[in-house]
Amino acid sequence: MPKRGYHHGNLRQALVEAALKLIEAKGPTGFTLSEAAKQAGVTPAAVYRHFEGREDLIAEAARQGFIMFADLMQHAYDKYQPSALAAFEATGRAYLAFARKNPGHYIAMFESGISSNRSPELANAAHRARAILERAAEDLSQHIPADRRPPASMFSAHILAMSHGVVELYARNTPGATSPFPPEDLLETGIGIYLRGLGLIDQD
Amino acid sequence: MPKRGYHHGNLRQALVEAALKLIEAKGPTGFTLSEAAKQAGVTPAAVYRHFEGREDLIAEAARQGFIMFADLMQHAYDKYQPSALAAFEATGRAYLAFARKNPGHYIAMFESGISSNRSPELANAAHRARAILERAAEDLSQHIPADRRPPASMFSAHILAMSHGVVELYARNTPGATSPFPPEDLLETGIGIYLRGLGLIDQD
DNA sequence: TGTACATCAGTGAACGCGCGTTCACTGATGTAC
DNA sequence: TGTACATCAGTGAACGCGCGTTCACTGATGTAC
Repeated sequence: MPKRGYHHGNLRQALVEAALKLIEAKGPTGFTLSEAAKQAGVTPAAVYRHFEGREDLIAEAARQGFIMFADLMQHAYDKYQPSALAAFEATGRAYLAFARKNPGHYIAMFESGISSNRSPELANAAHRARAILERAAEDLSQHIPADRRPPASMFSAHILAMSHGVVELYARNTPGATSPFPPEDLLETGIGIYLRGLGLIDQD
Repeated sequence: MPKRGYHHGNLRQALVEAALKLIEAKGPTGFTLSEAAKQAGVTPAAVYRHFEGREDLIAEAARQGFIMFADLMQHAYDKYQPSALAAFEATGRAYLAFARKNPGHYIAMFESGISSNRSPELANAAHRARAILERAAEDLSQHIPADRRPPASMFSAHILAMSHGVVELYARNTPGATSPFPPEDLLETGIGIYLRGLGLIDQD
């Protein structure tokens, strides 16, 4: 950790990491640019050498999050090929795993209120992540009996909604809101029942 | 609207309503006590005649939300009795309808970060709302073939997660995030597929 | 190897702002007689 | 019906605070010769 000297060396990334910790600890609105600077051992003004301002810093945290997220899901998807079902389920698990392992990123991405159209880089990263889930849904969709096959995008929207709901309601350490079941189990069983409803799984 | 004179008449409720509008417009963190006071035509200090402070005002908004929410779901539940299935589906629709009609309340309830254990009144209201959903799930659960019957609380958690996910991801007018389908349809079909997976619906 | 100099990442002081909260006060309301 | 008075909802000034942002600056780094 070579933080000595007048020049920081890698202030930009240090600020992103400080921001992530603060966002995780205090929520997207509790985060302040000044405190992130302080935690990086630097004057608030120094931030402006690397970012346009507060929002820009959050957007960069979100961008990095989308990239990690997409990589993770891509990896899960690839690993379970050529089984469309196994690959699909793996991306679902990857979703939750990401949210739990990187709450700061997750919040910056989905709860900070910054638009993913804010910059082309952010939009690209977000789009890539979404595309992987949709691809997995599309693959799996081919296995659904044609008479009950919903559009793949609807299908993936359902899964996304349930995943996000589980994260928000049951995988946050919100005091007072105790989870009745481990979030992983909840999501796994929920997706399982849903897939059975589509005729993709026969029995229990 | 008798807002004339030195005494306001019903400042307490006027403040709650101003807060709801601000929360809806600016998010839970963008809301400020001072601005709510201003919109109610009153000095910030006047707020302290009716609330302990900023948080207390948000908590009251959430409390009123939970009561409305519970009433709405109760009504939906009762209306479709004695069909457990119809009653259950109606409560799901009521969930989304509430979120769309009362975004300020919804945000205060689920996104403001205030604990529902903050006060007994708030906890009661929140509990009542939750209980209705669980009751509907329990009823319906009796109709599930025993060999594939999950605990009713898991069942209701799944539905809650999907509902919340749909609200957060597709029923907010977040710029840039266009919904592929109307949220109502998305939730209706999602719950339908899920229920089919449980053996509660036979065909399409 | 040593010196001069351009670059530029960070400083630190300052700004104006709106926030939540407190306080002594004032004046409208409503009740007792 | 009229007057005296208690109540208490609202005022307005003040507070200390941390915020995001700007600016002229400084001093470390690294390159040219």
